[in-house]
Amino acid sequence: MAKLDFGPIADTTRRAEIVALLRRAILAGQLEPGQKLNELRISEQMRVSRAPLREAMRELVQEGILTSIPYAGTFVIDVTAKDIIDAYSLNKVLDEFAIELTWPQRDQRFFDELDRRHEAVKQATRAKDTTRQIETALQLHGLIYEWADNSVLLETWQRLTSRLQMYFALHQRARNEPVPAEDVHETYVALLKGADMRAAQRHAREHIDVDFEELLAYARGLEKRASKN
Amino acid sequence: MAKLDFGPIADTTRRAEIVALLRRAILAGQLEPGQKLNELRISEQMRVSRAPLREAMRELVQEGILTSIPYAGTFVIDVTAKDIIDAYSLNKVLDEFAIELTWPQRDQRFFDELDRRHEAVKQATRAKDTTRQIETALQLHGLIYEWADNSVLLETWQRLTSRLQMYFALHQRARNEPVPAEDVHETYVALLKGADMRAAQRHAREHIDVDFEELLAYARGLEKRASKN
DNA sequence: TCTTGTTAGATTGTCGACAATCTGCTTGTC
DNA sequence: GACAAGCAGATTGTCGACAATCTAACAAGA
Repeated sequence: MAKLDFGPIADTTRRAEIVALLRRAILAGQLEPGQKLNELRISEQMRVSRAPLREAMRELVQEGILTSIPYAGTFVIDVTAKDIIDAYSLNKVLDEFAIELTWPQRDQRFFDELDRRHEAVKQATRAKDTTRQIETALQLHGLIYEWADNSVLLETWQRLTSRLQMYFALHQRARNEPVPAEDVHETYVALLKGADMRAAQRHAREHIDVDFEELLAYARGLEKRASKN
Repeated sequence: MAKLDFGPIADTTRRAEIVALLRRAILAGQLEPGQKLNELRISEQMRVSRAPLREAMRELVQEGILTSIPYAGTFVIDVTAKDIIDAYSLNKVLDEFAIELTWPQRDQRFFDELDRRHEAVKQATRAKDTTRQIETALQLHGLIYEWADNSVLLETWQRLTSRLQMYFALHQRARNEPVPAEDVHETYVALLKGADMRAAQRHAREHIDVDFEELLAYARGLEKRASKN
């Protein structure tokens, strides 16, 4: 018999689909930060009752991309410059840790998967699909977390990633211009394949800082605009 | 006019109270790991309908202390030795980071609060209130996270703490003996008041390791027992 | 004009009932 | 006896309606 490892079967509850739908919309930046989610309107649009919708929203609140005020409503989180700084500085620390854990576990499968994800980023870049580009870049980045074999770390990173993805999407959408054309991950991938762990950790720190500055400038812009009200 | 800063008003939804009630029960170890939560039974006990109960459960699932399988049920998470190892190794990294961020921000208010929480631990120890002892010890430990002024880090730690609290509670309940009588936090508090940041970070690492070994032994016991089935 | 009370409309929170799904048992067949 | 089919019973998922609360507009009074 051929050895197949079947993945888990698809979630067939409405709730799970609503979660996925809402998350995608938020992370793609289709909903403005601070925007209120009207339960009745959304449930009618999705042709679902409010019960599973509300449960889905509860999940996303705990996931950190929605926020809820009793009897007032549920809102997309606001993005402040401080949030971005906080997320990034934590991300640096986690990156170093993830690389440390992953390092001794690298094998051929790791390198293959690294190339595969790198290729996906390049393809999205060529296709000028910005949303997909952000998504694939984060997936490339996430490999070290999946390989680190620490479930709590992975979970933490996934929560962090949700926000980073949202920040990037908003940023991209705001400046409304094609993405950085060429491949900024070449060095990162090469270092992960190499022999110098410290160098890889250092690069992860610095590479992050590049995008970070842009993103931060965007967030400051947002805050300035908000403070005018 | 006297300057008062009013805190946020109490959550008055049933959902919020249910969340608090369930969380307390789980973290205190009153519900066994792996135990199923029957919605109908619990909702009748609490005199609420299933809707707010289910929403509350969704929150706790995302919080990481419950797990849900569609059409099968919602269960208290299982505790494996690996989970504890993972949580603790991440905790070490976060501790170092939190101390680093907090260090330049220490002031008199910080030291006062440190003493206050330390005192709370000692009081719970004297009263032999194990649940409260765990709770206060984690609150003492959490001060550096609250002071670090990084909302994402704080949130991450709170999630981690939920599990650690549960692990400790189970551990204490299992060995069923009075707690470590004397004050193991004296050095930690002293170092946080001192001038040597590295020393404080080092101690955080080592101090953790003490309790960790005990906890791990307990978890291994759990797994051995589970594998017999 | 400013404050305070009132009211109508909209929205969120909660409820009880029904539909979909799972589990374990029974039954029938070989 | 082994095994598959089918049938309750229990439990989770979803629905539509009602109750509680908030918001904003308006009126009354100082």
